[in-house]
Amino acid sequence: MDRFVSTFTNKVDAKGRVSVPAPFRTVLERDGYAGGIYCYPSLDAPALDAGGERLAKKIDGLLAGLPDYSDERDQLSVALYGDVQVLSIDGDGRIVLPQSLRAHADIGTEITFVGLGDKFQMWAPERFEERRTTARAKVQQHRKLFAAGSGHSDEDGGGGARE
Amino acid sequence: MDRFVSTFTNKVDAKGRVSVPAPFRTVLERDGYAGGIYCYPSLDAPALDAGGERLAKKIDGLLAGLPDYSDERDQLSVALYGDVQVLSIDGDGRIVLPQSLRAHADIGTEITFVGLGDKFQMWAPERFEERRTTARAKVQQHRKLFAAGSGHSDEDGGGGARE
DNA sequence: TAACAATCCATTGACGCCCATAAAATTCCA
DNA sequence: TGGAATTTTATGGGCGTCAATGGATTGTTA
Repeated sequence: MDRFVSTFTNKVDAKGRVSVPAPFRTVLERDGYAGGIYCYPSLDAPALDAGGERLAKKIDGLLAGLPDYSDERDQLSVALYGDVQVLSIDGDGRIVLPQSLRAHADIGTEITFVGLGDKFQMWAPERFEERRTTARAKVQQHRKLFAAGSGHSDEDGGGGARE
Repeated sequence: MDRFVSTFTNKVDAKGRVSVPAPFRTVLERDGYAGGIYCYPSLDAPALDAGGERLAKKIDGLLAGLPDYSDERDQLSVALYGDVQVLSIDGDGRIVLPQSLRAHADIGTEITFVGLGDKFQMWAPERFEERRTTARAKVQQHRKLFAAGSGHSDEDGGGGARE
């Protein structure tokens, strides 16, 4: 298992700490965990994107093609590196989300962790529910395209959540 | 973690001192910190560029490509080296920005440090907010281009929908 | 000796680290 | 197979350390 899957909802305590779901921590360790997870506001959703080294390398890759000292590169770097926060995971598997990130995702006392394969997202549970609803509708629309191959079609998205 | 990431905003005290964010100092040390950081006005922004040895080597690399005694090299040398200042970091992790540099970036009582990977920039917080906005817009524009390369596209933003 | 710069010291607030508890899941054994 | 024992997780709280910041002190130079 080397990908982030499933959704989990955990509580934010008085000090702003949240437990990263254990399965996600496992993935992070295999991913070459180097002192922290990379986290940044999602560009087009009230959510946070996060991941380990693999995600960091991906960001590097995006910039790799651009020439040094170009205005172009500097600008993209601001958004790609400047918006990133490195969150350290404490001994109990918890992180603390800075105020700025929490604001972007409208996060209060609970956080929903959503596995997306290479990375995962963090949502305010209410926001995620809205999104999940519309996402399902989209899946329905496109189902024919997927349908052909595997007889196994468990797409309900509720999978594995311990709730 | 061996690159500059995140943004931090610190205060400039009455004597012009600013704390370099601790994570940046860590990167500088790994980078082969030799008594000071290299700092110069950004070529195309009201900001300051700064970094350690790696940055210095990169500048060297740019010039290495050009023929000696060429006009082009001379001009570029002046542009790249001419305005460089070596700023020493005191025992408490602080630097003092010379007036000339501060003027270029319009820096007052607060400075925003922005990690750009190999180097970092220093901005007046207000100016930086503008830049950040446009930078995000630029990333939006380029997202489709990025998505092409790696099979698993980043930033789907589609909430729970897994591909 | 005045002005400036570099070093040192002190305070405060945030963060990392440790421990305790409770619930859930897993293992083990009859 | 059922249930008890053990291990993992999630969550809450206390405490020490470090970073950021402000101020004092020493040293240097004109």
